[in-house]
This record gives sequence, C-alpha cells and structure tokens, in this order.
Amino acid sequence: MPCLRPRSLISSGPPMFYLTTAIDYTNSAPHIGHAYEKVLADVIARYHRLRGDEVFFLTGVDQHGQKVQQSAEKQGVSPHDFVKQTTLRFTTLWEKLGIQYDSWAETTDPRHKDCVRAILTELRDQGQLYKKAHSGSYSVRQEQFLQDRDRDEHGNFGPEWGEVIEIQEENWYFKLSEHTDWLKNLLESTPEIITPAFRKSELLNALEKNSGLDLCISRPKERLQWGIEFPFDENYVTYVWFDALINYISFAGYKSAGNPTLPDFPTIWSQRPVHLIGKDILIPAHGIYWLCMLHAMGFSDAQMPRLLVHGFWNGLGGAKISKSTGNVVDPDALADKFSVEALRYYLIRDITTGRDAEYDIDRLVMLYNTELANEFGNLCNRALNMSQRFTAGTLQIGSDLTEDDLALQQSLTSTLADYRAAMDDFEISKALEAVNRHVVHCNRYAENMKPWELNKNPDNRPRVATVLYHLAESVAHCAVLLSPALPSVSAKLAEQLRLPHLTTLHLADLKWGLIPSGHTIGTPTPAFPRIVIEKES
RNA sequence: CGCGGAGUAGCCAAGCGGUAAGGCAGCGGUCUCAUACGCCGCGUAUCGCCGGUUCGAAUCCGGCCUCCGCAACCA
Repeated sequence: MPCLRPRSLISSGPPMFYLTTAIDYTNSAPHIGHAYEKVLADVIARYHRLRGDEVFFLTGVDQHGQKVQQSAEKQGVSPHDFVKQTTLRFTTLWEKLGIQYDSWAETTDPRHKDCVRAILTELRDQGQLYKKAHSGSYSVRQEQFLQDRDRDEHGNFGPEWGEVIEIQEENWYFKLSEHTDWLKNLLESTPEIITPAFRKSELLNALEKNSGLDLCISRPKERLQWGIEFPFDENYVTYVWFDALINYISFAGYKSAGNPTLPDFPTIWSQRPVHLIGKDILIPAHGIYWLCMLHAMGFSDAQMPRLLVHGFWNGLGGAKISKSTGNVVDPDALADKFSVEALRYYLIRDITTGRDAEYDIDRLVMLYNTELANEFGNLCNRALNMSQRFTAGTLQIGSDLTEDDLALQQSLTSTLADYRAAMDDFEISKALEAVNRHVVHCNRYAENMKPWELNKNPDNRPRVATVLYHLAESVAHCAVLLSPALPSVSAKLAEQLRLPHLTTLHLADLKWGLIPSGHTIGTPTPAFPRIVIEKES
C-alpha cells in the first residue's frame, strides 16, 4: 500500500507529551494536596499513553533552601541526610498510590546542579545577571529581610522577629524587567498558555504591579549554605528560582551534553510541555518568573509551556487545610483505610480541574460505593457470573441484533467520544461521568433483557449468548477507559476476562469486538469490594 | 468603587440565551444473574437580591448583598 506522507513525518513517530508537576518541598510529610496533584498528573499521563502518545512524565522534590537547613539543624542531622529521609516519604507514597513517572527530579542531583550552573554562566555572559547591594531591616533570629508588611499596627517589628538590624547586602539579580513586556504580549496572544482561562486576567494584573522590578536570585553563604553554589561567585548560592524551576528542563536533558542518563532535550521539548501546578505557585513563580527565565534562555514563543493550574482541597465549609488548623489529611492513612483505588478515584472524581473542592470522607465512600462497587463492580460480577453459569464461560459475539443491542453499542460510542473530549481538556471528572453513564445503561439493559429469565428455555441459548456478550464487551471497554484512573483494577478485570492484551490497548483500538467470538473468560471476584464503615458510637 | 473566584432543591453539582442534567440522602415498589447489589416510581428549585435588554435569561447588561482566596510554610 503506497504511503503518501512525506518521509520526515513517517519517521517522526507519535507526538511527545511532556508533563511535569510541581516539585514538592522536602521539609515535611506529604499531605492530601501533594497526593492530589500527583494522582491527577498520573491520570493525565496514563491517558496520553492510552492515546498512544509518547509520554515523558516528570515529578520530584525540591530539596534545597533555608527551611530544610533549619529543620535539619533542629534534628541534629546534616541537610543531606534530612532531605534523604523526607524524600523517601514522598517516593514511598507515590509508589503506594501507583504514580508511574518516567523520571524523578531531585534538586540535589549533580546533573541538575550542572545544568543550573551552565544556565547561570550563560545568562551572566549575556548580561542578564548583575550584582547589586540592597539595604534594609534584617531579623537576625529569622535570618531574613523584613518588609513593611511585617510591621505591626504601630509600625514596629514585633518581638517575634527578635533583634532587627539595618544591614546592607549584595546579591545577584536577574533582569526580569526586560522580559515583562514580551510576556504580556505572549499571554494576550496565546490563550492556551494558561488553563483555566480566568487565571490569565489575574496574571496580567500581577504583571502590571510587578513591572520594573528585577528578581533577586542569590543568597550569601553566611545566610544560606544549602543550595547550589554560583559558578562564578563562590560566596553565593542560588535562591529557589534558579534552582527548583530549572528542574523542568534539567531533567529533560537541557544542556546535558549528551549525558546518557538524561533524555534528548529536543525530543522531550518538541511541543509545548504541560506544567501541572497549584494555584498558589502560578503568581509569580511560574506565570512570571519561569516564563521570563525561559525567554531569557532563548526559548521561542512556540516552546513556552502550558500552565495547567489546579485548585485546592479545602476542609468542610471551605476551611483552609493547614498545619495550624490541625485538619491536615494524611493520604497514606487514607489509602490504608479505604484502598488506593477509592482514594485515587475520589481525588479526581469529586473536583473540577482548576477549581477548589471540599474534602469530605463521606463523599469518598459514597462515590466509591455507588459508582464503582454497586454500579460498575456489580455489573462486572453479574456479567461474568452469568457467562460462567449459562454458557460455561464462553462468549459468542452473536447475531440478529435487536434495537436494545444497538442502543447499547451506541451508548458505548458516545461514551467513548465524551470521554475523549473531556480527557483531552483535562476534565477528568467529566470523563468518569461518561463512563458511568454507559455502566448505568448496561445495568438497565441487563434488567430489560433478563438473560436469567431467557436462560430457562434452551431455545433462547443464542439470545442469551448475545446479551451476555454485550455485557462482557462493555466491561472490557470500561476497564480500558478506567485504566488511567484505576490501573490496578483494570489489570484485575483484564485477568478475570482472560484478556491480557486489554492492558496494552490504545484508545483507537477500542472498537466493538474486543472479545473474540468463542473466547472463554475466567471466574469473577469483586474488583471493588464495598467499603463498609463500622458505626462509631 | 484594589484583584480574582463563588452564590442553582436538605447536601454535592451540571448547564452559561430557548419551558432547570445527574448524584447523595429520603419515601414507595420490584427483580434475584449479581458485592443486601440492580431496576422502576416519587421532588412545583421565585437558579443570592433589584432593575434592564430580548419573542424568550440561571445564562447577556447595570446595580446591590453574602462567602472564599490574594504575608509566609504550602498542591
């Protein structure tokens, strides 16, 4: 068969989908918000693999900075050891939650440090960095410069700051102000840079206020040792911006000089990457600093990343979740109590991407029990069980299709389309609703067809087979559609169906007839055990 | 008049110009293949308030009220 496409396109392969998350600060244990972002990213990444895209999913931890240095001192360990121990809490949690990342970013990684230094040197040579003295009020105890907003109602610095002295300090600055006009134009001309759209006006507004100011990017070593040393000024380490943010490119192979342990940067960054971040770090970190940094490094407008900004999980009544209010939720304990599947499902099902949601354990249990255990889980079980009992586990594709059969197939078709559209827009919740719609359709179909009734008369054998095939085939489709959200369950169902290839299918392969005629399935066991809550007195 | 979100049935929530999805909870019924699951039926929601535009508004415009976020740690 002749191929009409130019050779360059043939060899280019599937598109690269590069997805990153914020890297978490290794100062304390991961909480529900950390888990949300990573699960969301994992679902998006798995969906793109399902689409057949080439995926590079990067996540990791931010290990430098003063807080870490202080926490380590408090514990009487080195920052290195402290960070090693906290990082382990993150990696073990991700493993438990089934977060399948392709690469792991740690800012203490020598490869990352080399990249940061290479960038700093280059920017300095291009005149993008300069050294300047700053004087102001400095708290010796807190080891930081104070702002006017830190003053109390009398205009004084309170006792919480300890001794406050006036000092002068030199630091390195990045010429941020040279890039803000460009950024303004970019944001106005390229709406896809930022999702959801309403964040754009917020960002433009902040940009207005920020204009004219350059960015302080260093800390003198007397104040901070736990960081990356400047390549051309050994008395300074980098402050967070030219450290943490760089991870998005350093671990993608930027300036790695062909280091075989890192990927090929042009391949990874061949189209706009997606940075999944929380709404708290859009302004100014990602929305302003990072984009301007990339611009200074010579990235073109077409290479600017997409910022996918998610909302927060708040406590009931919209209360902020924080350590001080004591309503922090430990995702590890939740997974133990309700299962990883229930937690993953809840975190992506009960929130609209980009908006906030209220965290409520009752809803976690409710959504899992109704949509997964009762509706889908029960559908799987009844379908496979009837096949075992009525046709000895063997499925026949069937003929003489009725209107009901065709309606079921139609339902699946529209679910597939809705699912795809929603997932492409990162609307995970909508996509899951679409799957659920078909599940409900199937249960209704089963009620109406009553195969257990038909089976009483041997003449109905072919009809029973056709009905059971429609149910089993639907289970197979739904198992694939749910695989980004619940990979382990999908694998379990593939096993029960004795269709191992389901786990490696692509979205485009989802056509009626996944189950070959004459195929024999295995025995079902509940894939979603109901969560039963013991009544607490 | 700082900026930005949000206000839809008891609760969660979709819709964003054409007589208000869905879910949960509740009530009644029903099947038995199935995880006491499923299925069927039952809700008059002045879509925060007031005005305007329109043949027609939850959806557009104006005004008002209420709640949340906008220092730092932090997704």
